[in-house]
Amino acid sequence: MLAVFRKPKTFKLRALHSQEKFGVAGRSCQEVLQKGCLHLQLPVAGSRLCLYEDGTELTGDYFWSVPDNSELVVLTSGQTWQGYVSDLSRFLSAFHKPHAGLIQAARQLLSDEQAPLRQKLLADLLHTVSENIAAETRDEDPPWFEGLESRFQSKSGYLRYSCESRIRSYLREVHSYASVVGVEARGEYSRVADLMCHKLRAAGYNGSYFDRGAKAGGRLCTPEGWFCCQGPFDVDTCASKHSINPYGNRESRVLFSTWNLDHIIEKKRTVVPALAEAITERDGREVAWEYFYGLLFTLENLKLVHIACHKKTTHRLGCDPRRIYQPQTKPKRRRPARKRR
DNA sequence: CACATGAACCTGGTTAATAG
DNA sequence: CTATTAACCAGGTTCATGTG
Repeated sequence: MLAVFRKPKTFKLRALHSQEKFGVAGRSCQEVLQKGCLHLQLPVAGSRLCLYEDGTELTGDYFWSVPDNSELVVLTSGQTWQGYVSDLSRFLSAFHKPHAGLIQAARQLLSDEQAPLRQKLLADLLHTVSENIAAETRDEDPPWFEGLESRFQSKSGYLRYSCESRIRSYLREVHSYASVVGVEARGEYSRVADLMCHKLRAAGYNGSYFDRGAKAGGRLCTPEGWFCCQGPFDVDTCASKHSINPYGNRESRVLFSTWNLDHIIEKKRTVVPALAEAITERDGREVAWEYFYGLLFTLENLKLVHIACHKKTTHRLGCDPRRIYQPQTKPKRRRPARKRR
């Protein structure tokens, strides 16, 4: 059907970055563009129309297939629009270097906001903006330390301590399992536990995992203190892209304590019993305790995960049977050969 | 101060008892 | 017989307190 016989199509137009909309009807792209430019006092030459929604350009054949009352943006030559993406990136750029006025405005908006979604977005935003990530000492950021003992004077120091503390509790669990090991093997079990204790102590209880000041290989975060969820134990990545910076503010610090170091091969259900069994059944062989050490206390078997990515179901994973004992060397020699892969 | 310890807490899965 | 419920256990963490 010829365009002239059709009912005109209606649109809502606006200029780039303008909130003001006005209605325009027309039977062709050209017509709508001309009316729009007239209204906005823009040159028709070089200008075009695109959908506000996703930025696709409105061309002749596309004209009739878009729904009535679609929102359009008028672009002059050189201007671009990618739809919501453009809105978002403009929004984000405002926070590149947030200034007081912007924060004040957000507070104002939040104070009389009723809709829960908008309330949450604004609150999250203010929360994010309130972070003082760069500050490190108690003097620089007293609120961060609220509720912590006075002996903690630096953020890195405290987080290092909290990591050490978590890992020490793993060690304690290993020690206390001695009581369920058969009496014949108990002595050897405790000896192995002590070996682990020594090694762990030398490693500073792996407190560096949470310490942003630690050197690159030793920490789980960026030098700024950002931690990313490593995803459920049986998945390679975190689909939700969870991340947190406990160095930012007090709330983040508290929230970070709900993140877990999850043993991929479970400590209590699997690793510790396997260690006990290996010792009980050693039958002259030497238990490769460092393998178990790796499983219990190091990133070899630990994932840092957001609580939502912490699956508490049984993992159904076992230790590698080939790595439980030191490789057999010539039976005569006492000294074990270096571990092979 | 560094570390050990145990209680308390949270969440979620498993299982056994109980109600319908 | 199935559906709930409750108890228990495992995954974790923090906190207060004690000890060398």
